[in-house]
Amino acid sequence: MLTDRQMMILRMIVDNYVISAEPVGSRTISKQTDLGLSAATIRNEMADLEELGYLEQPHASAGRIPSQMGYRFYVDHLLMGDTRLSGQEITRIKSLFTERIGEMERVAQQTALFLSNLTQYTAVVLGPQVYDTTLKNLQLVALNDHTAVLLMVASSGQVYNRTVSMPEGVSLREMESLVRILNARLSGTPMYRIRSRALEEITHEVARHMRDYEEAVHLLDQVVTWLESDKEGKVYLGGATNMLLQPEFRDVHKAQPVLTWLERHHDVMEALRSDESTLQLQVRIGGENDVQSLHDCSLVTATYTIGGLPVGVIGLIGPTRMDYARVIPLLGHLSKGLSDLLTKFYVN
Amino acid sequence: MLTDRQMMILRMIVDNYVISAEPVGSRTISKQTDLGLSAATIRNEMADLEELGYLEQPHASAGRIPSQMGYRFYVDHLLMGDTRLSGQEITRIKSLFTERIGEMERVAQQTALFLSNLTQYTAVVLGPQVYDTTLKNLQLVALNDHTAVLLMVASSGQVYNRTVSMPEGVSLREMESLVRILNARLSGTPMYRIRSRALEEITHEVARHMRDYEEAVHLLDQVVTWLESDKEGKVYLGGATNMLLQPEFRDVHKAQPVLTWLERHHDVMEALRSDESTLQLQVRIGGENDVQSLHDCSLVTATYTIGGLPVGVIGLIGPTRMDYARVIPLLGHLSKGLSDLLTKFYVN
DNA sequence: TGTTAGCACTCGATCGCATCGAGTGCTAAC
DNA sequence: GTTAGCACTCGATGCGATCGAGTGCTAACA
Repeated sequence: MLTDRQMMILRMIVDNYVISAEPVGSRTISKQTDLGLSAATIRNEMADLEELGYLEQPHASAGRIPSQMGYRFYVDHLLMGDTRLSGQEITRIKSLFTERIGEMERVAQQTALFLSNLTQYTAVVLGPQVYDTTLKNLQLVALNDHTAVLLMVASSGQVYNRTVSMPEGVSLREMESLVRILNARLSGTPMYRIRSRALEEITHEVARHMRDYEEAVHLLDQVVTWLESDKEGKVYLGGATNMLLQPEFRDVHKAQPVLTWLERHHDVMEALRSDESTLQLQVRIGGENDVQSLHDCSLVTATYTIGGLPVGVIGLIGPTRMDYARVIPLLGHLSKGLSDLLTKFYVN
Repeated sequence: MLTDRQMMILRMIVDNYVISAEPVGSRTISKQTDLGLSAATIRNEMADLEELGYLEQPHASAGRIPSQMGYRFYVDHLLMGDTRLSGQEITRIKSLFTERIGEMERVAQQTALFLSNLTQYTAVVLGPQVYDTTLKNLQLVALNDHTAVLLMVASSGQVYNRTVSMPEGVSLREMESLVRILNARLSGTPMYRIRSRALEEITHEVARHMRDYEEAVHLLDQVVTWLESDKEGKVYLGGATNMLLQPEFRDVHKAQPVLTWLERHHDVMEALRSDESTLQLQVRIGGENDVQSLHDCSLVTATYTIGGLPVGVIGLIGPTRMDYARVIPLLGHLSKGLSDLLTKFYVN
């Protein structure tokens, strides 16, 4: 176990390194501390901390930097109740969510921008994806003789749309009655059960309204498949290029993998979804990330909820040398605000 | 005016530099040409071309690179009918647009990815924005007692949605009749005329169906404002990080402004919209770009159309040392394919 | 036993300097 | 008009000297 003094030194080293991005020397700590310890004493402690695995030395004559384990200890034990957000910042966060909700799309995007602007890191927001959502309504709007738009509204308020071209031999009227039947029979059905219910209960009824049985079944199948298909939430990025501001990514070859990974929204989603748990806040430091490209990064995520159910994730990606003391409470407040807003709207 | 030989040399220099990204020397050209000219002769011609402004010398003892003017001449006069796409590539482009259209969103995104993968540059796609589009249909789907989703389908097939919270004192039924009236009176109206027509013709009728006149007018105003509000097309990027692959952007400080600019979708849109003209293809080389951040880049854009009307833009951004000979016909084919697909769907 | 001053040592960063070589411009000859 | 020859330029590369921040170790001190 670490002594109080060691903890204090570790903490100071992290705090310093987070700001300066340069190895921290014993003299620096000695001057900042008010315990009146000399650099030599600090040096001894630092050597011990290194031996214990909390610190590293880039090269023999340099200062120390925190190891992954050092950051982990810092986050887990040295940050208790240490909120470095100014009161001003907290009110600013709150005010972000007072306005109308409008389009969820916009809320997510703005949250990402807000986060990245405030932190100089890269923000990631996973749009809400409600698992126990039900089908609310289906609409067909004809554009012309052979094309129509199929609209689907989920109970969570999400809207999905798809342009369909009418199959040969199916009239608009037939299509409309198909949709009417689906609406009557399926609204209220959980999304994941749509397919089975549709095939069990409705095939025959649909077929009755259409001349071509084969075509009817085929069409129904297509529509239903789409309805149930994975409507994976979207990924919203903010400040991806902030990555380039960080000294550790000044070299293009360091930055490239991360930025490229960020471009593959599907992978990003997968990585973040896995953190979407009842655990409100997750911190993954360096190698703790499963994703290879993030081994030099830290990922801090918070889950937001609707009516207590986790539906999405907001997060920040930066170098392992991240300002955890600011980032963690920031994400906490923000996810709280977002959850409250969404709950107010969509629960009742 | 340039002699044939000068043109040929200029052309070879551009072709070489595009590939190697290194200044081209006289010996290189001399060996590649089959006219049997010595390096010295080439050198004389190169000196002339430089004096005329078509070439530049990074420093005294280096080879030549094309100037902005050189690229311009190359694009305008040396590229006639020079299609360097393989037959395979052309069929691949065509096959990209044979499938169902599904969601326009996806088509745009995939086009961007396809373009960036094929070229190693950054692709930009401006989602379709139809100016003379009309209102097709309006739908209100209630989610619960105080929240509903308002859907709008435009004649171009685009779908816009917005979550609205019911104002105090307005019942769902009132809201529904408002939407019914709007549908009856406004469908078929050009988007830009919605506001004036609504205010002129409908206010009274709406008020008749609602208890609170003030509230009715206010609500109508809100909805109508949203309907007419600028539904600006979205921007889809592909391969933004490809920028970092280019030697000229190996230095983070060179790449950062461009990537940051690309993140501001609104600015990107503005820049590309201005190229959306009857002119099918636009090439903006280096300083020809109005945007300061693109002064070291070239932007090649092609307009795509629906039924002959320009509605969107696809483009590629790369270093001025861009492979115009490939990029230009590529964008040509792609915009053609996209136009055909969209026209087939949405015109009738 | 913990703390500290002193000191030799390490090692990256920076600078100057020599070298190398691709490529040029110029001149004179063909 | 073309070309061979040649001196010259200038970035790139490599090497060694120097500098300095920071260390580890030792010995003295409280």
